[in-house]
Formats: sequence, C-alpha cells, structure tokens
Amino acid sequence: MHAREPVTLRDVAAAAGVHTATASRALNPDTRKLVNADTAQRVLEVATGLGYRANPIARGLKTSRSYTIGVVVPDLRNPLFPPIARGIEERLEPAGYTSLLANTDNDPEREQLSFDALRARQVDGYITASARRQHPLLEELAANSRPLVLVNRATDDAGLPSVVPDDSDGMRQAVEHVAALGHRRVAHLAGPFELSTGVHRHEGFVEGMQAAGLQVDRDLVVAGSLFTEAEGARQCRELIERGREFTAVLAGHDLLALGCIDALRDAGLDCPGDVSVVGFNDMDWSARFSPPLTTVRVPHHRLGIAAADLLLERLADPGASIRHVVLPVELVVRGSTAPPTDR
Amino acid sequence: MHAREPVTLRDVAAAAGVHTATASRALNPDTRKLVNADTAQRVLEVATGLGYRANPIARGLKTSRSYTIGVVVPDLRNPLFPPIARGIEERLEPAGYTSLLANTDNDPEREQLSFDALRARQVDGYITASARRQHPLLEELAANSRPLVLVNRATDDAGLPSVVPDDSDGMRQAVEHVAALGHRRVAHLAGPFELSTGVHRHEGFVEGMQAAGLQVDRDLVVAGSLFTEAEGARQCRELIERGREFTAVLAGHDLLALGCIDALRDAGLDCPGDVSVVGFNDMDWSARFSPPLTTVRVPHHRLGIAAADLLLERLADPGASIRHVVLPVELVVRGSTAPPTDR
DNA sequence: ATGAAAGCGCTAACAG
DNA sequence: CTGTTAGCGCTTTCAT
Repeated sequence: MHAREPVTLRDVAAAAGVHTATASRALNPDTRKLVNADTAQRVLEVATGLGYRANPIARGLKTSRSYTIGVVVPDLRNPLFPPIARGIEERLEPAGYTSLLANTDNDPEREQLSFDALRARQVDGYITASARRQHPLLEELAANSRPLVLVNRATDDAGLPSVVPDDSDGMRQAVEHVAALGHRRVAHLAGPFELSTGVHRHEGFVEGMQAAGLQVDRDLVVAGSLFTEAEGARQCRELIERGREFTAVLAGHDLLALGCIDALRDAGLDCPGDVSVVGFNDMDWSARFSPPLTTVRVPHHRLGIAAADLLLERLADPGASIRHVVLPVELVVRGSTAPPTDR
Repeated sequence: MHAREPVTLRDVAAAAGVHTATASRALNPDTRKLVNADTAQRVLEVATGLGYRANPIARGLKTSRSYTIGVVVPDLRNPLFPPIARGIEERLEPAGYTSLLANTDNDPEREQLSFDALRARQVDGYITASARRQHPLLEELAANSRPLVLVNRATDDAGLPSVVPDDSDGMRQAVEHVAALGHRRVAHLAGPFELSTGVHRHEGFVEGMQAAGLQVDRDLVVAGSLFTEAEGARQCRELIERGREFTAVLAGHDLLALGCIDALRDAGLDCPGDVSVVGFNDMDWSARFSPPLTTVRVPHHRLGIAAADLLLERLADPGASIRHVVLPVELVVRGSTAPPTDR
C-alpha cells in the first residue's frame, strides 16, 4: 500500500510526537547525533513506516544543494560516451548523488543551453566531456559556481581538474606498431585541433614517427573537423587526392578509421591488403568489424569513475588542489593492420 | 560579464520598481495578461538585462512542477537506447522540458531506486523503456503520480500509453525472407518472454512460419533471458546441442544474433554459408559487421519522438484517452543470410 | 492592475 | 537534547 499524497516531514514529526526540526535532525545522518538516540530511533521507524521520502527540492531550496551532478556529453551516440556516463553514475550513486545527463550535440549553443538548464536546477557540480582547448564558457562556469571536472577532453588551461586518456602515448604505440610491421609512408587522420584529443594524438604521431626514425610528411597529415565516419571518409579522400604514397593510416578516432576504410574501398584499395588502418578508442564491437579494427583501447568506464572521484573530492573540499589524471591506454592489434606490400 | 550571485526575482522586482508578485506575473506568460502591458515590458527588459533566470527549484516547491521529465532506460550501452533518448530529448526541449536520464541496468532494485530518485525530484512525468509485461511498479506509479509513457517495451495491461515497434510484423518479414530464400528448418532465438519485445517477436515467428507453410519445431525455439551477445551465444550452443537440423536462425535482437554467429563459428559453422542469421533492431554499424547483418530496422529515434509526443499530450490533458502507437519496421537484407546449402 | 502576505517542505540559527 | 522561529525563491490568494 502506498500513500497517494506524499508524506512530509511534518507528517512524520506529528506521528512521532516531535517537532519537525527534531524529525529533520533525526533523519539527517549528519545531525542525528544531536538528538536523543531513542527519539531518533522512533522517528526513523515512523518515517520508514509511513514511507517518508525527503523532498530534495525543498531541501535544496534551503541548502542550495541538490545532490545532483550535471553530466554533459557532446553526443550520446558516439559510442565512447555511454561507458563514461555509466562509470560516473556508478561512482556517484553510492555517494548519494544522482546524475543528470545532457547532450550538446557538439553545438556550442546547445551546450550553453544545457549548462544553463543544469545550473538552474542547482546541480552541485558538473562533469563534462565537451571541453574544447579554449573554452571560456567552462572557465567562467567553474569560476562563478560549482565545481567542474573535465573528462576525456581537457582545456589547455590547467585550471580545471581533468581525467583524460594518454592520447599521445596511444598514438606513439600505434606508430611503433606500424613501423615494426615495416611501414614507412605513414599517414595521420587527425581529429579537430581545437580538442585536446585531436592535438595530443597528433603530437604522439609526430613523436612516434621521430622515435621510429621515420619522416613526417606534412602532406600525409589531414586535419579533421569532427569525429564521424563521414569526416573520416572525407579526410581519406583528400589524402588520396594529394597523390602522395602511403601504406598505413593512423586515425585519431575509430569512427574516422571506419570512414577511412570505406573511402579506401571506394578507391579500390583494400585494408589491410593495400593500406593498414589503426583506430583510436576501441569502441564496442570494433573486433567485429570487417576487417577487425586494430585500435588503441581507452578505458572509458574508468575515465568516468576517476572523473566522479575527482568531483567528489572537490565537493568535499572545494579548496583541494586541482588534479589532472592521465589514464594509460593500450594498443590492441587486430586485423586492419598488416605488413606493407608493393603495389 | 556575469553576476557572481544568481539574480533573483526580488532583484528584478527592485530594479523594475515593482513588487515581486508583479514581476512574477509579468515573467510568466500565463499570467502576463494580468499586468499592465508597459509594466510587463519593463520587467521583461530588466530581467533580461540582469540575466535573470528563474529558479525552477523554488518554483517547483510552489507549483510542484519541475519541467523535468524522467527518462528511464534499462541500459545505455545497449545501442538502441541512445537514439531513443535522443528522440525524446529533441521533442521535449522545444516544449520547455528537460530530461533526466536514469539507467536501471535491467535490475529491478536499481529501477525502484531510479524511479524513487526521479519522483523525489518531482519530475512532471516519466518515459520508460524498462517495462516488463507484468510490472506492478509501473502501474502503481502511473496510478499514484505523474503521467507515464512506455517506449519500445509495453506492459500486457493496456492501461499505460505506449509507443512500440511492430515486433510481430518485423519477425514475420524475417521469416518470409528466409522462407523465400528456401530455408525450411528455421530456428528462433527468443528474447525474454517477460518482455513484450520477446513475446511479440516470438508470436511473429510462429505466425510467419504458418503463413509460409512451414512447421514450427519446438526444439528449434530457444528462450532467452537477456538481450546480450553472451546470451545469444548460449542459446545458439543449446540449439546445436539439441541436435536438430536447422539452416536459418532468426534472433530476437541484434546482440543475440552476434553471439549466435560467434557460437556458430566456434562450432565450425559459417554464417551465411552453413547457417543464415537474422537480427532485430538494425543497431548502429550492423552493416559493418562480418558478415554484414541482415536485420529488422526499428526506427528508434522516431520511437523516442512519438513517446515524447504522447507524454506532452497527457501533460497538457491528463484526462486524454490512452493511446498505443505502433511504428512500422522494415527488413534490411545484408550479408548474413543466403540460400541454404546441403551440408 | 498591483501590493501585501502566506506558504510550498525543509533546515539552520537560536533559545531554552 | 528539543522546540521556536525564520526564511530559501517563488507563486498565489486576497485585498486594495
């Protein structure tokens, strides 16, 4: 049986024969010690008996805390983000926080809207995966209101705590792999340079090439503006049109790699027969693709957990020092890479 | 420039030289006509000038409306749900509602928790994709509180509005396809029978077989308990162990189909060479799998939009009749099906 | 048409 | 240890 009308603190207090303030204190673990153990016990029992459920709205009005965390992702359909969101949720729940998810669609206007909506709902903090390297909105947000943690992508300014994968190392591993296979003409399909993932993977590419004693040909680096299959295909077509020879392509994202493989096929080139392709992220099902994708595995779920940890830390102690966590990544070799062949 | 402290209604009223009540009326489109047009105009200008943003928490306390919709999904990593969530969001946003996403992980306990959290946050309505055929929790929720709309999965009881794909028709199309290819020994990997998607697809299988003049062999129907790759593999192994001959497998979900293809391969059977496999949902990237998956396309995004429409309808008129929307689905033939061969 | 005042459910001083 | 009082920001009577 359930009450039709929500039972309020007043109801509990009345039923327990105490004042609402006492009931409030008894119900709140932090203030429970202020009240007689017997009374507290009785209030608790009455509360559960009545099915009392604190109204967080009312509480928030008073405390200006909502026990809600705003999680902002650029696109839920990009397969990296669900596991990140899941990790965040998983870590936040036991701490008593609920997460409110918002999608920005990579659109600055919608992003502004999302943050506004979240702020209006008095979220206690934010975790966002939508950071660009220059991002005044985020800096302003962090300066003027609640704690903010960056996940997956970071800003150039180190003023915001962040949890990111070791992007440059991942790309270095990718270069090392194709270099070991014997590739010398290696191309790079870069992600957007206004994103940390875009630049850091590019840096890793350059460093890796140097470490392998290979030359970076600027004509074999194509900048991208999005992390989508269509963009990967476009970049690959551009690469082909430039007319420079290449036998391996290192993409800054699995979706870029998939689009690239399509464009290669359209141009009559086989992967990995003619060209090896490496992705980045190890998105779900990438082992099932044709060919199975060689890629750099990013621990998205753990990225989410670590970001939630950082936020919880700052929520507990807003003055805590700003930490930057970098999680290791690992190359997963599958079927889209092979030794180069003459063609 | 941004104010450090949020600007409140009081600030606006003071700046406009009116009482808070007047400011409130001017700001709310529904009550604006109660106030002098000039005054209203002035208040509006001052409000935007000051960057005023109504505190929905305070408003909700009074009106018990939060302009937030709770969206409950069983698992964000199941690739159907992000597009559904996206569709919901897309439709809700212009209507002034924000959606709060919660994951249940297919766990009734977490589901209870999610609904509690949502209810506590005074959401104005719910859309859930977590319905089981018998689901007292949902019925109670709908009876006692805010409007609730079911999406993708429905309850047996028609008391709750719902938007679902035409599951039985989809499976009928799948049977027709393999029958036309010449298959006669057709197996079915069913989804959980406590879900509408599970039973309806099974019903469609039986009907389709009859329509094609084919016999349903009970040994060729394997019940499942989850929509995961591991479960699909388990079902497929069970099917093989039963020792009955079959040349086609119709799975109740793409993930089941993927697991099935794995198990087939482990048993030395090729898809589609030895056995044809059809999935259900047309999840993202299913054209890229090896082999590309023949499957039934479900319009997930539109499912979400329609569900949001239904909810908006009930929010506007709680007495409106309960509607049940069924969206058409369409078979997409790719590489996992082929004519049967002797083996 | 607008101001005054009360109150949504809860918590935080402040007394006692 | 517990009751009293006030008030979070807003909406809604009720007056005027």
